[in-house]
Amino acid sequence: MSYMHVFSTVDVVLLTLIDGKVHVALVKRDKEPFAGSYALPGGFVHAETDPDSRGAARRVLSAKAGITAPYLEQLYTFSGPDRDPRGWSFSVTYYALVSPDFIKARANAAIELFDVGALPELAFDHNKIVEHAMRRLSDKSAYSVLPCYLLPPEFTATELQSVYELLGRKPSTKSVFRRILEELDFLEPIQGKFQFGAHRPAQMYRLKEDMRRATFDRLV
Amino acid sequence: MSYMHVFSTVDVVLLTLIDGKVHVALVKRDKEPFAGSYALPGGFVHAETDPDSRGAARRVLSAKAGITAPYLEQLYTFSGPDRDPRGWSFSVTYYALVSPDFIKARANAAIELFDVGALPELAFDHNKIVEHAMRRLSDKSAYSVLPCYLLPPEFTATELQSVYELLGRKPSTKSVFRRILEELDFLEPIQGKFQFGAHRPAQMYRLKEDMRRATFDRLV
DNA sequence: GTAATAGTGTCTCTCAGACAGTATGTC
DNA sequence: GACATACTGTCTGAGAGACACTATTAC
Repeated sequence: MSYMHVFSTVDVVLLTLIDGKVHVALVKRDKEPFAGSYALPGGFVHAETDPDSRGAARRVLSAKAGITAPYLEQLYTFSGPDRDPRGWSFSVTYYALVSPDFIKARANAAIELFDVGALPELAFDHNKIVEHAMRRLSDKSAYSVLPCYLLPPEFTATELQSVYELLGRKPSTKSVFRRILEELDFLEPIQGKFQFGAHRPAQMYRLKEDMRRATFDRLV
Repeated sequence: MSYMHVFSTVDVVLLTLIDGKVHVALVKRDKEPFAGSYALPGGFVHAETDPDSRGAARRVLSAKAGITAPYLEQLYTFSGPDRDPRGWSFSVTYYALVSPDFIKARANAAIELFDVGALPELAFDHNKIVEHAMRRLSDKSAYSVLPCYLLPPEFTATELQSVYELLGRKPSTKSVFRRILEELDFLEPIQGKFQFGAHRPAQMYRLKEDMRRATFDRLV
């Protein structure tokens, strides 16, 4: 049966925001193929234990990055005879968004963070997968709350606005952006919590619990 | 190796428009599992010949429905131990959009068309897959030229408008819809070709060649 | 005090949608 | 002629964006 020659893996594009730039978590491979190269955290599906490919992605994230319960969404399935030298393969890919705090606190030594704007040559077709994830993230940011997940759980309106603009939405003025936030009503102010600095204190917000996967007709 | 227990298939949701309703192409299964039930056209990946899962989807469409070169896009990958009684499986799914003319002219006896609004219980998790495809089609119709593919290659502005409205976009007046068409400029009038009836003749249009996959910020 | 950013109020101009009117075929 | 639908022009109200103003901290 031809399908015996086909094998299936799961790979995860784990993204976060560091110094105003999107970073991706990579693992240095210690085995062939591509030993010594960086690759996305991934692995074979475990038929005995994984409930589905999403479960496999969660397992991989937990094992290689110590991260549980991030925003996690299926990205695309890559396939073909040439993407892995071991033979005809599938990679079901996911992308995950996490707060930088979270990744710094929990990540073990297995992963390293790279600026997506300056990636080295990765193993397999993983550069293509990261590009695909960035495109999806940008597209979806225009009409969803996704950018919130790249920030710490509590953030100011201005911080959120810069993430939206970083992800390709055209800049708007403060008051326009705040009016949108008000109307779409997916944030809640954290009573009495402010960010201080050499200026008027900034109200901190968090994503409302029931808005964790909200999308809108249009946001920015 | 655990991945030997996992097998991979490709399934295609082939959609078209008949009598103003979206229809899906199904195949009656003659083998177990689910012998006698209707299922999406699909099959195992052929590692020897398929260049990737898209190629496998094209092969399946050509073999089971006699259809080549439709609009074809990857939908989602379904997976798990229970969706197929033979074991832990992946299904990489695609959706295809074709003109009803095309399907009537080319389709062989292997497929039958069903109104997606009144489907029987399908084999495997195929009902869920069709629902997923319909959701994607509706979502993407709001900002793309997708509805054009459900119509014959040449159509009137009013016909196109009804497809957009069928797919969930709020109805707008004729002049608003035409203004949008004018601005987005993805149709070209077919010189001298009109649809006649008990009324003023209607200009027929076709999708511009370079707009075959166009998306916009917002359409309807 | 100054500097710096947070946050708010208002004005205007564009454009989406409503509506009404004209065009051109069949019968 | 009637009728049906194609197609076009104009008006108006809502809302996006520009801009100016006030607020509150650090130093």
